[in-house]
Amino acid sequence: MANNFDEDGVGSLSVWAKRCYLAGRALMEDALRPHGLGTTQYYVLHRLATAGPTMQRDFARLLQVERATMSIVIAALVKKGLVEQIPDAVDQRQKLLRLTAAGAILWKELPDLGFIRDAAFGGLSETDIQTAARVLRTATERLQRRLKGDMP
Amino acid sequence: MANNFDEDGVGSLSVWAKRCYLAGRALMEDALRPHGLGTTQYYVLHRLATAGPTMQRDFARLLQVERATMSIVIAALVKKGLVEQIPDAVDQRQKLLRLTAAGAILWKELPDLGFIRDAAFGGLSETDIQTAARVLRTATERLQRRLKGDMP
DNA sequence: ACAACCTTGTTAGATAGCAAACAATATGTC
DNA sequence: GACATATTGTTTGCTATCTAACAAGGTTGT
Repeated sequence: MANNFDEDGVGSLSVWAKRCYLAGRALMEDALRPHGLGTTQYYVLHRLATAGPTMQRDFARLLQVERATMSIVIAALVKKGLVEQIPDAVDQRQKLLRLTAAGAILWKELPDLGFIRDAAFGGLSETDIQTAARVLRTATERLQRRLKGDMP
Repeated sequence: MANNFDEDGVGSLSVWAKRCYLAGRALMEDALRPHGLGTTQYYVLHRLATAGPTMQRDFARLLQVERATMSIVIAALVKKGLVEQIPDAVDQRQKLLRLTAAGAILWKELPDLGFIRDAAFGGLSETDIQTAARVLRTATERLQRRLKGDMP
């Protein structure tokens, strides 16, 4: 993805997908670093602050990451005292996540990250953006189909 | 990037850029895992096998990663005995990287990864792909400009 | 010559991602 | 009821990435 021995045609699209993702994430991290948060931690707080308490199980689907990854992100938030993990009354396996008071206070202090999207895509042709999104979505779905044992 | 509370327009493009990158990387990792390599390690071997010995310094530029990241990737390859790090005769700071015999043998055994690109983008409209690449490149360059202290 | 600066590489500590294996808990089926 | 299976979360160990701080080696300016 990130080599430069294939910089044209189809090759460069994968390269730019990677670089675009990493550059956007780096800007997010710069904005969040003063608050001691990472990007995925931010998404978790966002969800809890705007949609209320949520099962940990559901975050894997929502954020499209593995259970193991969620475990680690949540553990970091719990260690910082921003999120509580409450075992469900009827199914002890599941854990409900909820903002703590400290988490709610921190959430209010966080900057608006919309400027990143504006910086990246503001002013570009809407149809070009939609074409790009469609191409990447198609490619992603094909790759994911192949990942999920769709192969001989 | 990976939330699902902003799934349309400009928002979804960043989401799909991330997912496309990660899905492609996951397929690469599946193909390389039997050989005990990671994706960036593969790119380093590719360069050394096809372009010959290369200064470690230059890899940061070629692969667009930080010196610190290269240090870690190279250290892994050296530990596996696939790459040698040779201090330059005239400038002791710089290190030349070279495939070992074992590295050259392993390289020949590695599978061709072109199928991933074909799986992702094969058959899609060439102009759509170029539009997508142009949009992502523009966005990336804007983000990188802002990252490099181009801000008020 | 010497001090100030620049370049290169490494280390430490952090986030984020995965797979594989494990533990605990539900939910089947017989 | 008991054993097999599925779900949920954690742990371990790996890759990849970053920043920040450091060490060591060149370069430059006076």
